Amino acid sequence: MSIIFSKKCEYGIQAILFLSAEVESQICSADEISKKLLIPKEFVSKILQELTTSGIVDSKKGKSGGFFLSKPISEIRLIDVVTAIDGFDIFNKCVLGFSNCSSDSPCPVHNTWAKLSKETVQMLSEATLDEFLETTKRKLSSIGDVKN
Amino acid sequence: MSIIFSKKCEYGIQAILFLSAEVESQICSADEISKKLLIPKEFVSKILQELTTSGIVDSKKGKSGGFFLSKPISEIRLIDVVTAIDGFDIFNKCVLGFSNCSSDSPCPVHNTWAKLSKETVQMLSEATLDEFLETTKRKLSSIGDVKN
DNA sequence: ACATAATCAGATTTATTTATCTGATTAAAA
DNA sequence: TTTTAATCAGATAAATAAATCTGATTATGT
Repeated sequence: MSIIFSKKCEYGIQAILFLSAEVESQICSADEISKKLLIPKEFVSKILQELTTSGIVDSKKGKSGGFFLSKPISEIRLIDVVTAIDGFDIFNKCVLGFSNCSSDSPCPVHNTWAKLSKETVQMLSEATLDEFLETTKRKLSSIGDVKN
Repeated sequence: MSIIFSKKCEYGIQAILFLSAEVESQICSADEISKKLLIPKEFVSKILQELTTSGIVDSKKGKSGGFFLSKPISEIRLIDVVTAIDGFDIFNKCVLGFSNCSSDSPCPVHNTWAKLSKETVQMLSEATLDEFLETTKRKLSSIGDVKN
């Protein structure tokens, strides 16, 4: 059970972060990403193909091919990945599942959630991948550690 | 696709809110709740049975039986329902899906999300059902409206 | 006493999400 | 030129979540 994002989206974000950290090496294969992030290879491959379609990553076919970011990391934000995979609607839906929840007909937590939802979008929109770079690298290097 | 809560949990919360608004009538059948909230009858019935097990609601079998809150509405909080159905772990998991995400090994949004997650728990913990009563009643009366 | 209407337990079905497979195409390297 | 290693498209399988069904039990009201 996932909070906020689908597994697909979580994997997508992780893969994009990985690519941002490997940006000098220009290109990474799905196999490489899969091994590093412990994500099923075919799945991450599918996800990156989708992100190729939505213009966030580019790909190169054939031997020594793979995926790479289509823009400088200073121009990519996490929200781009989220929007591409899970869509933006998740941030507008009523958190208690009521239909037609709005400020005119609010559920008990409507206003509070509206604020938190907005802040979540902000969290994903404010920073670009380059601002995360150091944290990303440290995090990636600790994947698979028993304890950290 | 649900943000934060499973559909089961959303339905559970809605049902509890319904019971809080119908607290004078003492008892409501699954059929009644289902019709009002537009939730499949057998599903809401199952959920309320689970909430009976976890002590949030009580039930009465047989003709003119049904469900009712086991405590005064001034003693029930939304977080109780969430914990009973989806568990508390959802609030501790990494929002980007990294394992072992912690302040020692944070993902790029770890700290921001920790704050937002905490505030979400607060939103569900602060108020008791009686503090929501008016909003709840208004909301319930507008369910099924084409526009509101 | 009997019909009715409810919970309840457990199995089953359906839908959705997650994951895998197959084969075609592509391009680099041997 | 052939082998190799990659994307890519589309189908399939497996796992999980959501919804439904079946029958037993329980208690109310006629």
